[in-house]
Amino acid sequence: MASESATIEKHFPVADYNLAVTLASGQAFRWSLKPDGWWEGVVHGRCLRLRQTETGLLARLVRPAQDWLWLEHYLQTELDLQTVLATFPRNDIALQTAVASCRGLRLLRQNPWECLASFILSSTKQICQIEQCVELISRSLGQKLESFDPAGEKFGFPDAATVAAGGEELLRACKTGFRAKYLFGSARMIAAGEVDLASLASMTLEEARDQLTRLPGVGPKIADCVLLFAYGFPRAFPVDVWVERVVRECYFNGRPVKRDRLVAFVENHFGQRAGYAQQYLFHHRRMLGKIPAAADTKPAAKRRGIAS
DNA sequence: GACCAGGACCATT
DNA sequence: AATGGTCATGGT
Repeated sequence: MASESATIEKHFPVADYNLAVTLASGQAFRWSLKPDGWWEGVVHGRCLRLRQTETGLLARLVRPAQDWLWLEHYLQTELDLQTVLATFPRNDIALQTAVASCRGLRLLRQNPWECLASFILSSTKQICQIEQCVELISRSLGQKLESFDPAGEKFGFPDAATVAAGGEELLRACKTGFRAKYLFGSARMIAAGEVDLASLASMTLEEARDQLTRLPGVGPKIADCVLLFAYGFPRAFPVDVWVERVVRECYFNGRPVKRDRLVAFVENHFGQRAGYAQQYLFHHRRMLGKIPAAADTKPAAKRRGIAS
């Protein structure tokens, strides 16, 4: 740290990194694209701007910093994406199509508590609503940060003890609905040390899953989101409605599949980086769902008529 | 206005 | 063990 001088910007040289797709693929909920082309967000209690360059990513802070390792870790810029893609089954047309269509999509490495809290709020909500809840909770309980634009106030996400102290009603006022009691209960357990989030990093996937699912409002899906997006367990495989849909369509001939059977299949099929494969399938399928499939009016209403 | 959204939980079978 | 209903809230 001696020779490095503090700078307000830092460039991260990295290939195969699509910043826009990564920040908008439903894994993190505090990023927004500004009209000037910068992405603005909050990471580890700091306001941050990011933008794509020809050779990597450019980051800018409000104040100069010497240490940028925290951001390198968050962005996972040291990861060689090609080695990840090389683990995918090569003859899987559905997956390869998703990879080709979402080139440069990456997995971030987020703060465990913020990630957990965000996904406790995620159940049967759309991504834009999750973003709204996270923002409201940050404004209500979080610390005010130094921001780029004095007009645009930014707040850090409150820690578990602060959320617990804030109470369930405050969370409900943040439009969290029936999830308020879950987030409150989980915050209390974590603040009381009944579940130690830091200790999960050195556990096996199954052990860490068992710990997270002790928390109220945390089932297998949300647990795997946290294990994948915050801890980087490479085989964590969250199954939401979109993933269930794409796996059923592409690997089970469109027929309904029970969750246990689906999980057994993907663990065998996608290999050591199943979680990465999941993110490509999820984002690609979700993008298809948005677009009404280019003049798909009446005939051929079903792109795959396998239901019967 | 119906239907759906990065689910989990609890009460019935 | 395996379904079915329920829980808020906003977008399409």
